[in-house]
Amino acid sequence: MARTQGSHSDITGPRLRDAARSLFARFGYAAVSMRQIAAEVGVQAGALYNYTPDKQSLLFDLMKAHMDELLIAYDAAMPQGAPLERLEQFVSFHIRYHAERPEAVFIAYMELRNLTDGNFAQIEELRRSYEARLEGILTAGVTDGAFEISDTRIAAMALIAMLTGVNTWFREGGRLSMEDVEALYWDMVRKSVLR
Amino acid sequence: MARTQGSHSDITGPRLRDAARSLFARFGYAAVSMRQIAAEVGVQAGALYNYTPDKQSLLFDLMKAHMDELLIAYDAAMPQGAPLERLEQFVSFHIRYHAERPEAVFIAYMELRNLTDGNFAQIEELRRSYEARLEGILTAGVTDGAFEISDTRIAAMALIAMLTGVNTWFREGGRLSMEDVEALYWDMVRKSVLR
DNA sequence: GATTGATTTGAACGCCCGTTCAGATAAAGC
DNA sequence: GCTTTATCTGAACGGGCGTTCAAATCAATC
Repeated sequence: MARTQGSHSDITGPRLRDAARSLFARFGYAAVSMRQIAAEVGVQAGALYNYTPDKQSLLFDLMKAHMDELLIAYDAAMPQGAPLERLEQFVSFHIRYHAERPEAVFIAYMELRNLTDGNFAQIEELRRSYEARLEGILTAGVTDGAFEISDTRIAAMALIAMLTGVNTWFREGGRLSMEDVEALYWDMVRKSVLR
Repeated sequence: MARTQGSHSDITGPRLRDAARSLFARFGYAAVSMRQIAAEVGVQAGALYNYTPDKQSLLFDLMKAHMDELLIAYDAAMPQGAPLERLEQFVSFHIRYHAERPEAVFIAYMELRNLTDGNFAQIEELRRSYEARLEGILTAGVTDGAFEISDTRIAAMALIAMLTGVNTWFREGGRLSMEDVEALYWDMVRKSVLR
């Protein structure tokens, strides 16, 4: 027995990424075996090595793709206008984008320590780049006198930590709608930066 | 060969917990073996089972002890006075207490999914209890008109996420002192809840 | 100094790990 | 329909896993 009916690279490749994302998010990178991933894909473990050189690359590619797509999506929806408006759009974008991909977000935050040094450096650079976009908005607001922030770098990290925290409790169909959540967080963010 | 010189329960027990805390924080529960922990303690793997029934209990005991001690420490320093003063004391306590035990905090946030269902429920209950203390301050502030918060439950989780985020970047001896950090975060928290 | 009990070793248990690869099979191209 | 190529299987590699336990050794007691 070998190649099975319907087997195809275009199918197995994405299925591998989906299975790895789902399993890594649920049980953690170290706790998930290539055999478990293969079972989820519906294939033997050896076949996975047609699509990834090793397990580490599987993790890194997921995280890299997530960060790349985050930056592309943000830059495509690049907030315009006064700093306060841009900040509101950032808050809305961040909450919404992250709530829509809880697995990728979870992995991006929890599995950093399982990256090799070089891979870690790349992901961290992308993260810094995202934080810099928020910090840019904050410094613009400070410059034009709308915001009162004594350390925009810390404020950016503090706000992102707060916003990303939504993912730990938000569930579709729960007590609050996505719009409710955005409004609640925007209220806190807005007040925290105004003079 | 068997029992070595200087071996003693009073020494090995704490050393086991210290080694497990350090290694779990650095590499993650799933990625650390009992043999690695034993090597750090300076003993063979089998000896660890005089001090813990199994690896899962080792993780749970660390997390349970951390949460218990957090609640005891907070209740001992129970904030007094007007809601705004109590909130300021909460912020100071939280940042300081968490910055002093980065390993235990890291484990408490990252290893929840490696707990068995029953153990997870216990830790989550303790966490809710801690969040409830902050929410109590917020509702008191809303009641007496000092605060303007439309959802105190969400606000409590948002603020805790923001404050705990300090641990991801704060390093002793860095650009900012502990006092600087407390002042920066208190400024943001204070403004975010005021009307 | 002999005895007792606490503590540790070292080997073993069955099982799972990431990865490789020859051989088998299905799909694609002619 | 035959050949080629992409894809997958199944077995194997060396190694590590959590846990158990008899035997050995140390510390404390008498």
